[in-house]
Amino acid sequence: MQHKPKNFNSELNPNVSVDCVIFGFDLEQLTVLLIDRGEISSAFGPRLALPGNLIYDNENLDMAANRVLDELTGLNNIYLEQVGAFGDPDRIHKESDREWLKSIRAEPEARVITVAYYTLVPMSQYKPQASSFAKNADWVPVSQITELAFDHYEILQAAKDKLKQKIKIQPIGFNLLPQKFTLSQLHRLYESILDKPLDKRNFRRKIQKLDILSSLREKQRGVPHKPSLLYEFNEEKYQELTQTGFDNFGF
Amino acid sequence: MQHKPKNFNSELNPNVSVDCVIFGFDLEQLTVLLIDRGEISSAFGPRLALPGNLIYDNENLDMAANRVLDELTGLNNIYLEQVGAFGDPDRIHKESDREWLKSIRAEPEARVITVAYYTLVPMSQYKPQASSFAKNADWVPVSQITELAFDHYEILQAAKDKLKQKIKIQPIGFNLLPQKFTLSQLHRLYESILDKPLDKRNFRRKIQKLDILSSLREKQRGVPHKPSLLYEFNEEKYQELTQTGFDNFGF
DNA sequence: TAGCTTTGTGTCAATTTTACACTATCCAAA
DNA sequence: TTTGGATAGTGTAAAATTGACACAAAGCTA
Repeated sequence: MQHKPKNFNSELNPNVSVDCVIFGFDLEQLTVLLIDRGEISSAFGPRLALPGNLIYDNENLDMAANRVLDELTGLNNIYLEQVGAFGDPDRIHKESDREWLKSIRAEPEARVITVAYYTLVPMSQYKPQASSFAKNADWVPVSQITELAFDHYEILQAAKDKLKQKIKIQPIGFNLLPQKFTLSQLHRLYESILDKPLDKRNFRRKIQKLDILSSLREKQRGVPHKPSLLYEFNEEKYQELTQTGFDNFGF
Repeated sequence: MQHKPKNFNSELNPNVSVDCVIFGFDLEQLTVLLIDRGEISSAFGPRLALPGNLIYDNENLDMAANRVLDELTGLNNIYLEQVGAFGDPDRIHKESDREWLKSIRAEPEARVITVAYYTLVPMSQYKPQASSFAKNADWVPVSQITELAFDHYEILQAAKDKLKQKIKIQPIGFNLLPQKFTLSQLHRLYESILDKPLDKRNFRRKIQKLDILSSLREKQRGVPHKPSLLYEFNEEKYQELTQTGFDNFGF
C-alpha cells in the first residue's frame, strides 16, 4: 500500500505547489489532517503543516494535489476541491520555514505560488501514514490550531470559509461521517462547521425533509443514556437531489 | 524545460500568469471585457482573450491582476475577486496560441499556471483603452462568446458560476449598473446572471425589502412607453447590510 | 431503584414564497 | 387627435417554511 516513486520524466516546477486541507470529524469536532515536519534545525516555529509540495512540470494541479497527499499521508484517490491560489511573495518569511526548505528543496529561495485544495473524509476510514518529509501525519482538532507553517493557517481559514459556504448549498457534510451515524452526530457536525448552535428539532426536521437518510433498525450500544437510532446516508437519493438541484439548506 | 533564472527581483515569472474576467452590463445583457490579440500569423484561432499576462516574481497575485488589467485595457484600481487557479499542462494547445506566445514571450513553451480573477463594473464608467499586446479592448456580450484563447472560455464559465453563486449571497449586482437605473434594468440584470426568468412583482418586492435603493423623483425620458422611475443605489445602507450580514437573497 | 444523561418528538405564530392580471403612461404613427 | 404598441407599476391569497419552545422515554451507573 506504499506509493511507488512515479517516474515523471519531468522536473519539479520550483514555482508552484499544492496544499491539501483534509477535513475530518471525530464525532465531537472538526479536525484537519496535518503533517509534522519534525525538529527544525535553527529557530523554533510551528512544526505542523498542511500536506503539500511542489508540482511536476507536466502534471495538472488536481493530480498533483492527489499525488502529494498520497506521498505524505498515504491517503489516495480523493476528490479535492480548490480553495484558491495563495501567492504572497512574502508567504515564506518565517525563519524556521526557510531553514526547513533548505533541507528539502533544490531551490529553497524560489518564489512559490500554492494552490490549495480541500475535501471532507470520514476519519474512521482513512488512517494516515506519514512518509517522505512528513515525520508524522495525524488529525488535529481545528479549534486547537493556532499556527501553522508558511501561510497555512490562513489557507486553513479560507478552506473553513469555503466549507461553511458550501455546506449551505450542498449536503456535503455527510462525507465526514462513518457509514452508520446518529442524527445527533450529524447535528454536532453541522454546528461545528457553521460555528453556531442549531435548534435540535428544527435541524432534524430539515434534514429529514431532504430525504437522503435511511433509518436503520439499529441502536447505539453501550452509551450511558438513551441510545440513538443509527442512520445511513443514501447515496442514490443524494445524487438525485444534486441532479435536480437545490439552492439552499437555509441554516 | 526552462524555469526562470533565479532572483531577479523585477523579472517576469514564466510559470505564473493572471487573467481577469471583468463583467459589465449594457442594460440588456451581461458582457465581458476582452482583448483582441490581432492577426495571428500561422493558423486561425480565436483572436479574443481575457486580459492576462505573466506576473512579476516579487509581485503578489492581486496586484499582478490589477497591473495586467491596467496595462492591457487601461482599467485600474478595481477590486478583483479570485476565481481560482487553472493549471492544465495542456492548456496551451491551440496552434494559434503557441504562435502568438512566440511573439510576446521570452519562454513561449513554459508551463504556465494561471490565476483567474473576476469583478463587476459599471460599463458606462469604464472605457477600455487597449495597449501593450492588446490591439483592441472591448465589451462583448457573454452570450455571443463561443471560443476564446487558451482555456479562457473555461475560465469565463467558472467566473460566471462564481458570480451566479455570489449574487445569491450578496447584492453585488448593483456594481454593474450606472448610477441611476430602473428596476427593470436591475431585473434584467439578475435574470441574465442567474440565467432564468424571475417574476417581476416578486423580484421588485424582494429588492425593495432590502432597503438599499433610493427612489429618485426622476423619470426616464424618451422611451416609447411608460417611463420608469429612476433609482440610486444606497452605498451606506448596503454597507450596513453587509455588516449585519445576511445569508440569502433567495432567488 | 434513583438519578444522570441524551434521545426523540409536535405545535403554533410569524414570515416568506409563489403564482397570477390588469391599468397607467409615454411615444409614434396614422 | 386618436389609436396602437410597449413597458411600468401594483396586490392578494394560498402554501410552504421558519423559529421558538418543553417534556417524556430509554439506557446506564451507582
